[in-house]
Amino acid sequence: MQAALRLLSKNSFDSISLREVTRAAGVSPTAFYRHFDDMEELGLELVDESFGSLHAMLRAARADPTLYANAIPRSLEIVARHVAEHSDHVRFIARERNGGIRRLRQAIRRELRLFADELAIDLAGFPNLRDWSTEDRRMMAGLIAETVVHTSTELLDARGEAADELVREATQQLRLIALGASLWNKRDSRSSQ
Amino acid sequence: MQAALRLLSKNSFDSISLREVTRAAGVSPTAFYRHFDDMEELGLELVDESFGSLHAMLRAARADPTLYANAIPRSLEIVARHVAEHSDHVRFIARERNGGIRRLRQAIRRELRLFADELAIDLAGFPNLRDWSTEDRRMMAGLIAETVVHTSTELLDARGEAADELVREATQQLRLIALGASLWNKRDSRSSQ
DNA sequence: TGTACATCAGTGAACGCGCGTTCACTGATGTAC
DNA sequence: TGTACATCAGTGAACGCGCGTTCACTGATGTAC
Repeated sequence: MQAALRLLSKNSFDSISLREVTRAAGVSPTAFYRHFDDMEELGLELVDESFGSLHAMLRAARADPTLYANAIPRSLEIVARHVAEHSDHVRFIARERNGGIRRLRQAIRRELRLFADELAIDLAGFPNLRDWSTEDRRMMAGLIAETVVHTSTELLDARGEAADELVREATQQLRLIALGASLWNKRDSRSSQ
Repeated sequence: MQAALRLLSKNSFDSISLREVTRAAGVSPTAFYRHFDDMEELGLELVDESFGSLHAMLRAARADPTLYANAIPRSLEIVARHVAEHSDHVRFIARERNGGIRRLRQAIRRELRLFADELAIDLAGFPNLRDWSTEDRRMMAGLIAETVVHTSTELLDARGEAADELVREATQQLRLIALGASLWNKRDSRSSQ
């Protein structure tokens, strides 16, 4: 039944109809009410499902202790594979994050904040970030998370060489950030740019 | 007539109806066809209008040569004011950038790419970025642009202290990037993270 | 200055259609004793 | 093992409604001579 998010590859959630969903599921419109009170509830369950696949990906990635070496390109490779394998989930998150349904937007943003917070904890594992303030690590994690999410949404519409180019650019961007991090606690208090 | 994008503060473009628009404009449904072939054309004109206000803001900002000093906080201040004054435009861009209508999505992404390219040119004005490759400047401009756009979309739903906090975080993020930039051409060829 | 005509924004009635939701129902599967 | 009942997913008919689009129209404003 949930697999009716195939429809969402073409249209935003608040433009698809209950009857479209049941038609795609091969079921009568009335059967919908056996499973959900209304469309909004369907949407919230899709949020859960979408972040479920994301967290499964992250759990698998974190289980590999060798990821610390060459972390940037290897993490992006994992992300790119996730986007390819779960493009429906990624598209749904990207679209409804700024979509027209307030509760969906809130639910997605909350999950994305949790994602960034987990990343902030991971960052503490890197030697030169260990003695940063929690706030600074969160700030950096937010920047990285947003860069990864943005790259993911662009990957949805890219194929082949264009996709490789997006991953290459994101690699450079994350390296630029990492380079800044190496100076962060050594900088003087005034910033010139 | 265009002012009927007030509707878009609550719903995404592909969920509002032609009749809603004409009702909001205080005009009969048939009068719509005097101005647009269909809703998609209305959408494309809204893209033009939205980026028009963005470019007006940028033109004004660039006319001030003192912006080079303290560029980060002062630019973000200008952006925050733009978001407050043109929230409808910003919301429309943020929402439809990943929205359900392909041609709108493409039009918005093209404009955002132009925005990043202009920023890349501006970056060439900073002494330590002058001898970078064009590609590297574009990469950095993309990262900055995305950070600014993301901050803008979050600002749409934030008020008062929460908004200030978003701007503070973005300031730190842009400083982190600037710090990385100061090392970019001096780094060794292998990256450890 | 007058007259004739063109252009233009807007109108109301009408069309066929897909919508969300309700209702009383069916028939298969699970559970209690 | 049988029997009686509850639960459950799903059904088709029906409702009133808002939708996009067409049509022939109106009346105000602009333009040519």
